[in-house]
Amino acid sequence: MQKQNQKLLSEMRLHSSLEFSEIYAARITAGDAHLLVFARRNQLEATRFGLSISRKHGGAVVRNRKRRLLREAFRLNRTQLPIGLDLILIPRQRLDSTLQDFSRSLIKACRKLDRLIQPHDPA
RNA sequence: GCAGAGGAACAGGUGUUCGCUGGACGGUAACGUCUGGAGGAAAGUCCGGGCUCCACAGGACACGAUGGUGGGUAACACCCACCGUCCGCAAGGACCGGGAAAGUGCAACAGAAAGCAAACCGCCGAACGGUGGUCACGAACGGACUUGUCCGUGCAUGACCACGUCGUGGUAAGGGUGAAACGGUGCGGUAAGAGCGCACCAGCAGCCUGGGUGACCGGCUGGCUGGGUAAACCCCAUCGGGAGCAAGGCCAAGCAGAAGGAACGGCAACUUUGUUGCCUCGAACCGGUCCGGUUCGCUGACCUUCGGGUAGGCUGCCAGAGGUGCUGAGUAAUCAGCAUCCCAGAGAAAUGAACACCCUCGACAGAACCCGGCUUAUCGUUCCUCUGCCGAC
RNA sequence: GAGGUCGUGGUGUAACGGCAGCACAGCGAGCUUUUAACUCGCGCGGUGGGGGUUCGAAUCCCCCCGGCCUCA
Repeated sequence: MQKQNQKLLSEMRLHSSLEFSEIYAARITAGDAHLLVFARRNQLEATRFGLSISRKHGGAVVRNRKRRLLREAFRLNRTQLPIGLDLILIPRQRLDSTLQDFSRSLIKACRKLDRLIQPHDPA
């Protein structure tokens, strides 16, 4: 059962640019020194995420490294996150962020976002 | 041993756990098992090709690229070998390395002069003048007397000498300059000089039916010749049709159309009211222009503009100018034959994370249609070949 | 993927292959009770980096670096 929960399925990722645009349009954010998170409530039983890492972070190797760390942070901490959110994760421009940094920031930001969105949700 | 030159390879490793992704197999399915999963530069996009579409990919001009020769290659601006010039004691290295007697242009400042060769300053008394001097001779005048001699004066002629202060002439050796000054150095020669002569060097032309496939090299002879810049325009030779995987193909789904656009005729044949061919006109295409070509032409289509719909799936999409090994050809780049292997293929986009141990403590850096190069970035480690110097035998 | 354009003092911008200017800003002096304005003077020191062609390069050629823009 524990094994099951650490899988990272394709359904947990955002795939269309339309979804990205809608989440950006909602303009609900939270973040700290390591991470910035955009969020929107979805009508699903799962929490999904997308990544956006601009070229200002560096070359392809640097950007790949950040992307993989963020994927790992989401995968390992998925069970601790609120359910039913669409997230866009944007790392800050710094070189010293570790997996622990991203994990802590992700959990903190998501709980804050969950509280922010809750009152507007009729369900 | 020290210093150096050229080249090649590698790019942390191992284990456990949790994950991602292509394929195969099993399973109705969820999923499970096995197996594959970034680089030498994957990068920059600087060249060259393949592939796909534009009907074919034609000619001329324009434009662009290349630029020693020969070879390699699918092709190249790449590679190999050689030639030439320069650098290095050498191993070796560097070179956009065609043409400047086809033409046009450019060279600030300085300098006598910057491209035609002369002018200018200088140098030259050998030549013709000129000036001056000496001597000889002639005639003239004056004087003396021994009465036909001597002395003096100036004139004419001739010879010789001097003068570059003058003219004609000779000369380009020298002239502070400059990046560059009409071959260079030396000896002879001369009035002064000069390829004027000679030796060597450099360049050019001719010859040796010299050597080499060729770039080029060698020898002999001749005369002394014509600057640099073409990464200035240009000329010559060779090459180049355009666009790019968001190319392109198939399927599914879906919507709504509107406005504008040009010119049709003639002739001939026929199986006779229509087809075909030719001419002319027009449109579109062959994405620079012209020629030339292809297709179409009175109601369907085409083109332009505006508007509307879709943003899904499959394919292209990885077996290839492929890797490895051996043999053979070739100086080599490379090619041929045989054997063997299958080695990323995504689509918001896969290689990661944690822990442990070891070592030399890990650089630059991430495939997006594919391949050959070039260029740039790069912590280091190892190996091979060669050169010079020193030492020992 | 295919192209274009630019890089010059702190800032903005000029410069046929031949001395790198101009304006603003800065500093100093003058004027003024002081400031601003004005006048005079001054300097900082600069062609994105490397290499080449040329006697000589901001300019021409090649390779990099960076910025901006266009098309699909």
